Amino acid sequence: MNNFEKSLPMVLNRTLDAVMPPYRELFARHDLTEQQWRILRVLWSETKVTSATLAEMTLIPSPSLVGILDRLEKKQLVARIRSDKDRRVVHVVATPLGRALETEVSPSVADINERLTSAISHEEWAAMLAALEKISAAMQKT
Amino acid sequence: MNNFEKSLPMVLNRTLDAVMPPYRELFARHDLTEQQWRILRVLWSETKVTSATLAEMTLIPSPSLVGILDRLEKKQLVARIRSDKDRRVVHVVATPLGRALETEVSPSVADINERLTSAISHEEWAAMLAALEKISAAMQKT
DNA sequence: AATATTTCATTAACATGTGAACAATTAATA
DNA sequence: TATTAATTGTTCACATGTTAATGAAATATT
Repeated sequence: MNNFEKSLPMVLNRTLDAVMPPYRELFARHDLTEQQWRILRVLWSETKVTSATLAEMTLIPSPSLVGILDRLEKKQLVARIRSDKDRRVVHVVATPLGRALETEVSPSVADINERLTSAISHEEWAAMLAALEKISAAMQKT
Repeated sequence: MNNFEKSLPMVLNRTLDAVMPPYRELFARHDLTEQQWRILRVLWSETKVTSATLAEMTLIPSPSLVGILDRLEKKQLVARIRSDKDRRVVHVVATPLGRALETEVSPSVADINERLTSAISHEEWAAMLAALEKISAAMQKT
């Protein structure tokens, strides 16, 4: 019947639609988009990342990354540094201003994460993650 | 550590990134986008749907729906019909051309769906769906 | 060394997502 | 009935996704 509504893509999108609003409202309060936060989130741990790695870690496609980094640079939150060894490569780093956001935003993000995980048991959570990763792995093999 | 990579939003997006390409390639072969297909998919079963309902069933936000319907109309795949009873309402229907696509695309879509579901057991699948819906439900209550 | 092939970031063209606001229409209320 | 509030589709402004192509630089081949 509603085979469609129960298809994996629809289920995943529906879950994202339910889950993302609280995050987005939080980010908006700090004048950040979801993607901008993802990038900062990586730079808080990594100190120095190439564009390619950043795209991979944030799941942001490189063409999108360009514009997002432009906006983050304009806001003085990150900086692009051309590599000397390989002048094709761009290293991205968080500025002090960008780093300062970590303590402001991360606790509230953790709160939302906590609210999510507490919706189901640890076992259910683990099983769900395992299933999703299993499916991802199965599709990669092409 | 990689708390970030294991957060629900990232896991869901990573799964979508792994799962969607085959669908998109299929749709592209029929000159359709994912969202255009979603709309047709609904119209194949429903015959006559308001824009609001269509947005809800396809998970496409109404501002996006406008443009997508414009393109589908331009391709003669759907038509917009103003309601007489309530002249604010727009009914969307599939044209014969739009209906003809069903038998062309649906079988291949079913193949991909099948490939996905067969990556894990029925029990794992059911548990995964239940967990996701449970999380969605928990977040709706706000 | 000279040419061809890869690689990395970026650009281009198009489609869609996100949040706020709007016009037209209808329903609700004073 | 006149006014107000709610609803429906749409528009706007901006950010991002998708796919293909491009320019510059590094590697591999001949």
